Amino acid sequence: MAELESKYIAKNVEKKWYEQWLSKNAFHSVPDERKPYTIVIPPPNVTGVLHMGHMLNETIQDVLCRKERMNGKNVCWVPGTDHASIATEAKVVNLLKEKGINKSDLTREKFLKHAWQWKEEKGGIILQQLKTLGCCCDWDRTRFTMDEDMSEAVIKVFCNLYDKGLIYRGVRMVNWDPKALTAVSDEEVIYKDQHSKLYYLKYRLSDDKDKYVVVATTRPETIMGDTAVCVNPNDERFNYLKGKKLIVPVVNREVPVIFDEYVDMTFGTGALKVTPAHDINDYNLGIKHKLNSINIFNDNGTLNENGLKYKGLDRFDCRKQIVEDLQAEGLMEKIEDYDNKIGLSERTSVPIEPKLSMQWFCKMKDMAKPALEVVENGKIKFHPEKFINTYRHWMEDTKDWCISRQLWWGHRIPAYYLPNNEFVVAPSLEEAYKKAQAILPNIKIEELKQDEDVLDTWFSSWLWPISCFNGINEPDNEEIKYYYPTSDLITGPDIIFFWVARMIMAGLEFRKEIPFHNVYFTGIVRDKLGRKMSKTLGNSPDPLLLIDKYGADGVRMGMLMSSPAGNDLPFDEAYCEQGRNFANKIWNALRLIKGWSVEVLPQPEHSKLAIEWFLQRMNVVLEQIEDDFSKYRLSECLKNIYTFIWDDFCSWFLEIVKPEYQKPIDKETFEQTISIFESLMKILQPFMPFVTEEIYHNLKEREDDEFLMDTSYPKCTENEHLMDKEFSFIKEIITAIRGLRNSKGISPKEVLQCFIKENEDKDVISKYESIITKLANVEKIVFVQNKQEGAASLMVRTTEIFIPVSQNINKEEEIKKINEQIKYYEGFILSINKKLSNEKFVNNAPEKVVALERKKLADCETKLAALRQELSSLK
RNA sequence: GGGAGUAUAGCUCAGUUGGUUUAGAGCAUCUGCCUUACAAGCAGAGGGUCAUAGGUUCGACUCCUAUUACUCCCA
Repeated sequence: MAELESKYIAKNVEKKWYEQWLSKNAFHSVPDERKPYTIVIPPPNVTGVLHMGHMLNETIQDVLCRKERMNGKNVCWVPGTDHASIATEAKVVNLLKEKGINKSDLTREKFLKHAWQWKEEKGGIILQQLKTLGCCCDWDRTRFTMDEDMSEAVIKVFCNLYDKGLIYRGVRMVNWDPKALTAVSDEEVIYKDQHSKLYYLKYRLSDDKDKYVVVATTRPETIMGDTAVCVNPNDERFNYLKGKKLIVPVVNREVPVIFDEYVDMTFGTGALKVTPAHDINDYNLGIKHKLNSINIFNDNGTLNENGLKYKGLDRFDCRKQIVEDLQAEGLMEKIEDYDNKIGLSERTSVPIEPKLSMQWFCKMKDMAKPALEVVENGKIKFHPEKFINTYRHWMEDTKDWCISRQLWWGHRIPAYYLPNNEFVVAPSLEEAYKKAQAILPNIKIEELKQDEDVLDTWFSSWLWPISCFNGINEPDNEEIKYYYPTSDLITGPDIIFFWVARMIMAGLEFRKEIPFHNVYFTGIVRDKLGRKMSKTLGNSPDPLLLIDKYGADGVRMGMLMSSPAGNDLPFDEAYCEQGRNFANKIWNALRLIKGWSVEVLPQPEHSKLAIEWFLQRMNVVLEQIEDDFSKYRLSECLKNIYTFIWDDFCSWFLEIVKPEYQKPIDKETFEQTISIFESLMKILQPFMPFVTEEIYHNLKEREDDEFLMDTSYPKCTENEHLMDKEFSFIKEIITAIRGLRNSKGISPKEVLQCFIKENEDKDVISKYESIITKLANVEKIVFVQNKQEGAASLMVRTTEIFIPVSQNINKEEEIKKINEQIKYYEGFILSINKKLSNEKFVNNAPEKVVALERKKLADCETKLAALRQELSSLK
């Protein structure tokens, strides 16, 4: 075998193994007799590039997939991308603009051609990036939400829901994005604090122009849309307004005063201007009191002809202008600073304009109920559980979902309009035509006009777990029957409503079955200062550079070490460095072993013991690992494995079995060490697939396609933990002796004598003598009855150890130390005695607990006695 | 405004139905080591009134109440 580099260089191995896995189709799944383990990837936007959030999310999925594969499951991880209507359309529009092309100059068909071209060229970047991370996706199954069969499913589902009366079309107040020129759903509006102003406007009485009512508003530019002023009927200040009319300032329009308890008497002046076309609450008031509704805005947020002389101005310019005009006319009483929250579009960050418009909606109530039930009754489990609260809160009060978007890129709504303005809904023009003929027998097919709008992107992604396996179009196909319901969904809590909730609804509605059994919510990746990582802040490291620097294994470990489920993780490159160092540590353990020459020799006692102990220890760790995985505690699990390999294996096991310099190792120990090393690589494989595969192939001659990732995960075989307990005592003894060397400045090479005062632990100590002598570098262990004069004394649990040292003992320092310890144990005994002398404790506490306290007391007294003796011998 | 969550070492977090010595780990810090696998390392050490105030209990980091601070979600 070739000489091994002294440092592990991830670059040299990661690409090689990924290509090997791909070339042998190691990630591909076909239904068979094994149990399936299915994950569908949360499809990243085609516009996206890999960011830290993806890194965390995909690492977790990969770990779970790799672990389940080794558990014997038929693992299928479906990758894919989402067409992301708004984001992609915006991207393409901008790209065209750079080329001097306006979207409005293009036909729908021409625009879509550009969009598809963009998607084919740029849309796959993110999936390629996942490969560098080591993701074991079944690439043959890569899906896109606008694939033909997926689109077909979306249209089918739309028609189905329409036929069931769960989709309707109507004029409603929607969230309008004046920049993207489309409606967005409630969930796409983000509320942000803003310092703004509260303007106090004077509305004169129509029958007495000298009197006026003051109305407070944050949006004076909407007065052109005012159709009433509203006050609370219980507000005595306004009794005199009954039956009166007011004149809207600047506009000079008479509007009625209406009375409604909706108005908060304590806010502003207690009088509210009512603009039904531009505020959801005013809209509801308008309906209740049969008010006119005057729309004053164009779609792009400028004023329309109802804006009178302000026509054409942008809404915010208009505000400035109108404030000036009001002041000039003396109709502005005052302006106050005011902090409020305004809704911004998630996509474009511009303030949302509430707008009355004709849109398509999906009724939520009937679908929400069963979707809530399956989470409440534990059929679907959330990790961590606390997200059930968030979920319930939303599901119990869910509003109808606005599903139409005024865009071209996406699934076009399958509604067809007749010349008489009626419409039919059907999956194709031909079927629509048949339906249309039932209404207008003489209609020609060319006279049907399809709705111009597309569907909300989430209206296709809510089908993702089903449509990835074509389960809508062919509900009984083998794949959907085998892979669905999927096993685990890994996603961020920020899309619990957008996506998770709706997938559950869709699963129950269209397959009468939940879409997944577990939902693992990851945290949000933040920077060291706790800020969300974002492009504008520039605080996000480039994942590919990180991988380049620390290796995919290092970065994977870095992500996981710091991310308990559901908790935000403050990302720090230092974690990746730790991951890289870990890979290097394992690599060097390999180098050590590869450097040994093997001969047939009797197996030394210390090696035999070490192997026995280590196998017991492995059982303890495996038990922990299984428990951690069952609770999705991946971070804890990896930490356990890290300690197991670094401390137990490298620092203890290898140090014990390691032959003296340039001496050979016995064959038996060597082979068992190799076998243990292999098990360790299996245990770590899901977390660090590259370095483990590389080492696995270095430990023995193997075929290139004899993959570690295809082996079985080691199983916990027995529950015998005795040696593990004994060994931790032995470790303490060795550590104490090393500590003594350290404090006395004695070289590790100097062989020491070791006397141990005989007590009930003699047998255990004798059993491990060969290990103690080797690791503590003592000649042998001599059991004695009394303290050895002139020797340094150590106390491990209740065992006293005496090590003769040539150096002078600093008496004062020793006395000081011993006194400190005596003080500690005296205090401790006091607290135990307090408990034991408390009758209630002795009577009420369980037998075991009381006995334990007695044992503690006895141990302490033994120690104290020894310490006091030590003290007197020093004086 | 309504709801949820968090508060443990300098930092990031464990601490499993209250009792295993008056709290553990990693990183960082400090001390000593280039000891032939590893300085991306080895051997050690220091560091915490478990946010504050009450309460329940024989016993509270753990359960309850209030307060404070921060985070998230919803309106």
